[in-house]
Amino acid sequence: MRYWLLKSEPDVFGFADLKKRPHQTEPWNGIRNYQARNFMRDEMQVGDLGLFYHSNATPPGIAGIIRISRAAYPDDLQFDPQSDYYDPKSSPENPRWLMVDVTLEAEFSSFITLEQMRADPRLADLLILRRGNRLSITPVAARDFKYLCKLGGLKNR
DNA sequence: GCCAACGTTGGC
DNA sequence: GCCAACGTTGGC
Repeated sequence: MRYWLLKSEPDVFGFADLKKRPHQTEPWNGIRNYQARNFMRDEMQVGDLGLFYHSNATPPGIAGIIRISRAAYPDDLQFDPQSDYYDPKSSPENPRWLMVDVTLEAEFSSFITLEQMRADPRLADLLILRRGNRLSITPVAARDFKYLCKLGGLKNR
């Protein structure tokens, strides 16, 4: 079992939107970066847990945790010419982009801000805090995940 | 809106 | 396969 951090812009799709979805489940689509795609394809498994990070937000930070509920499969937006995520070089026979399904696992009672994380020396290894990191899906060490859950107000994670 | 830091593209 | 130009990300 692995742990991840997944970024989303709450103006587009935030934790509050996930709460309202049927079965609190949603395809994590629109990933158009090879490294992030490869994480989904090669390393993500059903049951893995992820931190739901709000980027381009006020404030940016982590709202809660999600569970990977379906393994990687083709992102349908890549075939839709009307979509911002359309990729004319991809085809259903040979899809280039993948998505996973995520399901709400728990909401943090205390939102963890980016500022709070930057100020915490225990989180020095968190990839999201490294200079220039823009990857929308990053692996998280188990101890960091558990520590963040504690900061977020969840017990026994 | 700025801009640093990346990733991608495409000519050669 | 190099690398300049361009596009994107995302905090501030």
